[in-house]
Amino acid sequence: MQTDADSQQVDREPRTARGRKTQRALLDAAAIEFGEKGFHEGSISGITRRAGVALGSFYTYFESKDEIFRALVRDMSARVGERAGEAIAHTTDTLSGERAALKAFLEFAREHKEVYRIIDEAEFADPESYRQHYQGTAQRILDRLKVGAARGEIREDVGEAHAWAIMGINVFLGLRYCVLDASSDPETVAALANEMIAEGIRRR
Amino acid sequence: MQTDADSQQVDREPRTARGRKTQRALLDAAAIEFGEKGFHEGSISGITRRAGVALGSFYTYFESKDEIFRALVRDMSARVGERAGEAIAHTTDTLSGERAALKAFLEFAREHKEVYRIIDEAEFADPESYRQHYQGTAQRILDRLKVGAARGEIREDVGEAHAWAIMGINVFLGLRYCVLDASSDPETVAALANEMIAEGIRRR
DNA sequence: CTGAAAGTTGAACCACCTTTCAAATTGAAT
DNA sequence: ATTCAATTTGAAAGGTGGTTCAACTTTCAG
Repeated sequence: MQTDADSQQVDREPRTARGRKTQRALLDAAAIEFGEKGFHEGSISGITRRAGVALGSFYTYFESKDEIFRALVRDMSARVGERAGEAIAHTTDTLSGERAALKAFLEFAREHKEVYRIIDEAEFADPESYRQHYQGTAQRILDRLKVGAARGEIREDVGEAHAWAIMGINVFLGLRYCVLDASSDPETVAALANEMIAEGIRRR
Repeated sequence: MQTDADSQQVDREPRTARGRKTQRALLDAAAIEFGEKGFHEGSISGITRRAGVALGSFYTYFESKDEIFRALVRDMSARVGERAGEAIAHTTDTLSGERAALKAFLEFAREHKEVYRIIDEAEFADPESYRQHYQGTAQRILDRLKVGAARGEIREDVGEAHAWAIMGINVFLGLRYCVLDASSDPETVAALANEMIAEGIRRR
């Protein structure tokens, strides 16, 4: 939905390299502005100031404040997913894959603390992308767990709830050890979480 | 911090039953308004309209929009904590306690979907309360796990990360099964999560 | 070199909302 | 019945910031 055909189509795609550069500068500036201040406190003028362009130029490339935010949420969501995917590609068994994915996610969160604020703010500013981000992430985890179950590495009864639980662990460990306090090592945190996911916390 | 002594102390506490009733109506209305629209989209006039009082009356009891929101966050955080605490009081072993706590939390989330939006929005509107909510919750979980470890029910090496992981599981299962889609039974979800927390997902 | 398209500019417009305030009302104590 | 502090009221002040727009500059194909 939301094609150019709606709301008086105005093509805002840049036609020249110069235009593309300005659009990219606006997107990067928006990531910082919204990451620092949140969607509502962040302002278009703040974005254009950071990008080093005039206020009016914003509307050459984006229809509204909402539109650039939506673009940002989808961009961040995709980048997180890609990072995790790449990390998993270098692994063989399912549990190592999940450990690598968590480590990659923690490293990404540390480099880009904005990602938390942007995704979280999407709950209000872009609910559809918010839902899609988590639903998509959980689905990818579940698919991997199912493969692991077929291989005999993972219990056979894994389901959606396990995937959401693992996602919850990842997000909260990122919040605790990368955003609220970044003094721990992603590798160590990921290993500890992975061991818990594999074995549980009951004494044997 | 933020005592009446700061910013020209104006005592806004109600003196009569009539005043207390109006203040309570405003708080309840604010929970609904902010829960539906979020902090920034929600408006004072929306709150007073829901509460059935005039716009000006708001400032008889609250200094600002921020103040009523902070009051709301702390109230919600306390209520969630109490519910979980009560549920745990009726249990004996640690793992059953955590299961009961999760079930109680899921039930609360289902009754008060606003709780998610209000706590989440606090990340931007009241960061200090946000930090305190999660840090406090994790600490209570950790204390219980430590007791369990001393009793020999839980592995001896439990630490803060395990507590944050369990909290992440609880929050995300609540998001998935109580907020995004409320068709599942809290008891069942809690039992499944608890089994995973206890035993892990590796095939044995 | 020239003209037109693409891009840039920032002041001004405008809608929305928080906050203030002076006047009116209420209700309990005297 | 009278008094007065507490409470209520809603219009309007005041600010903020998203969005528009008409003039100006840059780029580049012909």
